[in-house]
Amino acid sequence: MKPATLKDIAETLNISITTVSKALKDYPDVSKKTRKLVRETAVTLNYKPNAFAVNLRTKESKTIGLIIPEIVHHFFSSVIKGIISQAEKKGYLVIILQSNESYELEKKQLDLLLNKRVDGILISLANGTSDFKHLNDIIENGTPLVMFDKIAKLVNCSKVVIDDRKAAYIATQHLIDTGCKRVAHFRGPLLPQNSIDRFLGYKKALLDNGLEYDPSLVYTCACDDMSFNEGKVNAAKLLAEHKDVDGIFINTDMVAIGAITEFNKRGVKVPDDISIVGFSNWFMSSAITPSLTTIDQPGFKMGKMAFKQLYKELKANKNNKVIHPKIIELETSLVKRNSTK
Amino acid sequence: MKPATLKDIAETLNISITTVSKALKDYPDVSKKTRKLVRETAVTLNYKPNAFAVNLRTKESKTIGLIIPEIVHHFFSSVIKGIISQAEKKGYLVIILQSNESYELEKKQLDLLLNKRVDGILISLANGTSDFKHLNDIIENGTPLVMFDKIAKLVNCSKVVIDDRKAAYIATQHLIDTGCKRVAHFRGPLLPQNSIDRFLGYKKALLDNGLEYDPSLVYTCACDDMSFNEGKVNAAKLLAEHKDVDGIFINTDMVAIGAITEFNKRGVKVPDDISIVGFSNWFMSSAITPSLTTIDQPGFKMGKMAFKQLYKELKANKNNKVIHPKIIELETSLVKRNSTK
DNA sequence: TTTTTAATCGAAAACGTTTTCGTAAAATCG
DNA sequence: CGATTTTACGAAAACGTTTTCGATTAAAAA
Repeated sequence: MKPATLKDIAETLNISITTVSKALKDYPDVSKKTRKLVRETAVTLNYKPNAFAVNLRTKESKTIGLIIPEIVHHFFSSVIKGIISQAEKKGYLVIILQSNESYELEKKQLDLLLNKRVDGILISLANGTSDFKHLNDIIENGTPLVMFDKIAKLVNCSKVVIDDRKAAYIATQHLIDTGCKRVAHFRGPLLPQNSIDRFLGYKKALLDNGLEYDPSLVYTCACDDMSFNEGKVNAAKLLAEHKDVDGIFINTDMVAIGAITEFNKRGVKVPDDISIVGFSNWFMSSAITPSLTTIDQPGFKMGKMAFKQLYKELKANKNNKVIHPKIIELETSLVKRNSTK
Repeated sequence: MKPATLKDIAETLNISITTVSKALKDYPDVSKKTRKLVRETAVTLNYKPNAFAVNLRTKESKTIGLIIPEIVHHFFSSVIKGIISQAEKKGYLVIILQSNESYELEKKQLDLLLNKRVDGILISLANGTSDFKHLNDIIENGTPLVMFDKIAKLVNCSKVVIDDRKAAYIATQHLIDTGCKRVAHFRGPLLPQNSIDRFLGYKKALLDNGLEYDPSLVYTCACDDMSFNEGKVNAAKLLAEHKDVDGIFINTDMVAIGAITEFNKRGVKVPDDISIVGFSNWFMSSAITPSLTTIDQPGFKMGKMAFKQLYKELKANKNNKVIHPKIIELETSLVKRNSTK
């Protein structure tokens, strides 16, 4: 009960393997009659081309690799969905690996993908990644690479991002516009570019509006699976340390929702006592009370665009063309809800 | 700058390809001296075995396929994480495809995976799937298949599940034990086995406790990405249609949280006026006010177990042993919080 | 010394496909 | 009708690995 091969078809029809192969690919130099015959016996024998052989011959597997820091995360799973949906349209399959925010693991996973000889790689960096040799190696190796969301500016490859600094600026500006005089920030981890940029946007908005930048108003959180709790803890801390804060720009929605929960519990009115703006527009943001004003971060679209760019580079690579890295910046928008005035 | 092959190593050392291959695999019939030599030149030439050739030769790709109804879903992404983590330990990679709850898509994705000749397949069924020919075909084809969570009882393959009926029974019993006299149920879609089982568990608990089963107390929802809203809508409907209901067992946490939100908004006290038990123990359940009593559904573990079982079958398959389908039932537990008395 | 055994190595086939190049027969043309 | 083109097909090499089965040599035993 072995799967049928070209040879099997050839033997039943008493023609050569070559002709069978050509017939199935509609080569013009095989007669319509035999083409039809071959196609028919192909279905009766339930022939499916042996992907392994095709891969070996064509040197491509129509498979790409995807490395993300964490799968169980609304934003990233949206990105994954975007990538898969687009990949499918172009006949590509996606192997997913996760780095668990670890640099070491990220290196290892990258190596796994290279060993598997995927046609291209999509990656969003781990928070712990500060050395980029493993990424530059890939580019030198010639495997197309596209980074998204958590990128490294120093690596010379295509990137799909949002303008975190600008978005954070807009978020902070909104707080100021709605009357906040003393705005705090719950920032993300120190390394990843996007949490740095969001912090910088926050800071710039303050200064541009003639407000003082006070480092003690910046609280750092890991933004991992304890995000919700970090929001509660930081909210409590803030309440104890700075009675005068009337607005917070928070790195992610989940932390923001944790903070709102804590404020609700303590009788601190949002937005009357403290206004809050989150980041990412997680679907729970519209569910919580008060609903959360936030920056919409288009995960699904980011995934789609990342694959689209990779696809271009896959084709360029195949035709031995040089790849010109491209930075694709996606639009974000401020979604005004009830956690700001 | 082509990647190095066995031939390259052989030529630099002036030995045969055969010996190189054997040396790298530590065959005893190649001297320690040459083994060392080969290994050394392998690293200097940066040799990596060509996966395509290995696949063709060994007829396996160390890759499995995974089909799930929806990636952007906390439970499923937990399962994915469990699968990937376990697969990695055994040197397997995972290709992920999603069916979007569509039977047609599910068939298509299955076909894609077969064409890719993955070593095995893990699947959780789409809600729309009621015909199982495509699944039985795979089993006949000889590709190991393991189903999890949303399974088809009629397909003769291994399954990893929870006892939905029992869990629902326990949830409903808890409502009754805490004083509820008239218990409603927000159920899931009509087709999938687990939403049927949860409904049956609910019904049985009622009858076992001498309570009347009233079909008009059962509300159906799609449990898709509008779950939260469905919870709100059904809660409002219930309030209008049945003033006397004092407890609800709800198919999923997200719907339950929507319901709680609606009740909070309307001044209906949970649990004083209405008690609620959810299902899945989504992390937001402990965040919402009041926190949600729910059934803990071990997604990560389910993923791990599903892969472990598949792995056994992959090995059995390789050794031409017969596969004995196994049903693995994972424990669930009732997590008591503040939405019940 | 001859025979046996162990230690090393290699030739070659196989996995199933794709593609180049060549050839024979049939069709077209002058 | 001969020359040329077109049509239809196939032989064979190549992709890079794994593995079987001999072959060769050196060491050990007789």
